[in-house]
Amino acid sequence: MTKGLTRERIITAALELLDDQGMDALTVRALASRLDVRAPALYWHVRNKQELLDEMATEVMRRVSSAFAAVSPGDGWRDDLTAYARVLRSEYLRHRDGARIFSGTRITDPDVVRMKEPLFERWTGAGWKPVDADDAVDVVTAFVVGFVIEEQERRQSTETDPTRYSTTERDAWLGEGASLVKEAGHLHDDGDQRFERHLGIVLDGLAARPDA
Amino acid sequence: MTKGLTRERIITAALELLDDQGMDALTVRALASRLDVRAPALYWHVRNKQELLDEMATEVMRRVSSAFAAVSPGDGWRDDLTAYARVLRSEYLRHRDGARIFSGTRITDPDVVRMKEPLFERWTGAGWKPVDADDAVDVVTAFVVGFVIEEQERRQSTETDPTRYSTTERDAWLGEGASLVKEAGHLHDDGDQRFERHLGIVLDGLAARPDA
DNA sequence: ACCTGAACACCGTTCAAGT
DNA sequence: ACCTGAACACCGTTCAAGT
Repeated sequence: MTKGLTRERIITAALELLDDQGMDALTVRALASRLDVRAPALYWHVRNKQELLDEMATEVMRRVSSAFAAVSPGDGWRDDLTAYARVLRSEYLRHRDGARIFSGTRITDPDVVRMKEPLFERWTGAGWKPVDADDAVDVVTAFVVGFVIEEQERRQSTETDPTRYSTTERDAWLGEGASLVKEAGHLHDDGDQRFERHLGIVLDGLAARPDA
Repeated sequence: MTKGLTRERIITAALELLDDQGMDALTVRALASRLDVRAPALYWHVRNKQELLDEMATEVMRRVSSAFAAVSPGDGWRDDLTAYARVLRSEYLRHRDGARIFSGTRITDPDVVRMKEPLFERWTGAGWKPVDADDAVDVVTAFVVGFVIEEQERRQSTETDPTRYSTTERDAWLGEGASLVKEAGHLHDDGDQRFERHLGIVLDGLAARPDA
């Protein structure tokens, strides 16, 4: 029973392969070989490679969904959105190029979309209009997606070309002048601190709305 | 003279091909054929396909840079960032999957990065710290990237599968319950209005900082 | 200096054939 | 029902050879 292929086993293996080797190495043949079958076998379980990618994205969002459900509810919309943003970022970070690959893809599982319902209930209960609740989730999502895309590209570049983000190399590359851009570059931090600070800015924007 | 290939002609043609046919059809051979040469000819001007993609992204950002430079300076940081966000979105929207493809790529042209200098000058002149100026640009950039990725995916899905975002189909797909998610879906607007509203939220967050 | 023809290793996908 | 072997059209890239 545990020997046969299943959609789930394929998707899990595909995510592992992506993380190990990167997007370019995620070929149908390599995936099949990792699962000890020949390439055409996968086409019994999955229509084509695009469907596989859609399913991978859905799986990632399912994990966001359940990781978020496991967080104990906070004290209001700000806690809720902070938890959501952190979970979304950390699931994206789990996979190489996760944000770029898995954002803005069609979700094939209704449960993932229904995850918003309890949030909407609490926020409208606290006086938010439904449009505002919807906007809030989408603004935070957009921010996290953009933030992590940039974050992952930076990490990757640092690995493949360590000189790229060294401040002295960068200053030379920028040439004469642009002193404020250089100064900003020197101050530029990375990682969790920066994420929390930027997320705070976005949430402050939501807090500024009339019904917040 | 105008007959020979150049890097610029190649990159321009590549952007056109992307818009006409999409990312999957952007092959070295198809690009060569559009330029009336054979595929290996391109390798005299460009190291490989990745370099071509990097140059395409840089070209898009150059256009952002010069379109932004053409906007008459506003009355303060809020005007500046609004103009920047609009320009960035509209250049992404010009190209199929523009936001997903061209965000978070390594910029190969220092001039594009130096574009921030005049902005930083004005904002620090008005009392902002350099870190805050840097954060402001990056938060707005992240938001625009995430917003447009979602926006472009939605448009594309609407074209290929018009039932996908019809509210009645969506409600059926969501199943029982989830009434607030459905209601939010019905209210969900698209396009410029939505962008301006969400951008406003982000800018309000920046306005909430001590030195704003 | 710039381009072509031919070739290489590798893709995603199909399909008749096996069990 | 589920998987394989063989095949097809097509990929990015290299390189000797042409001008």
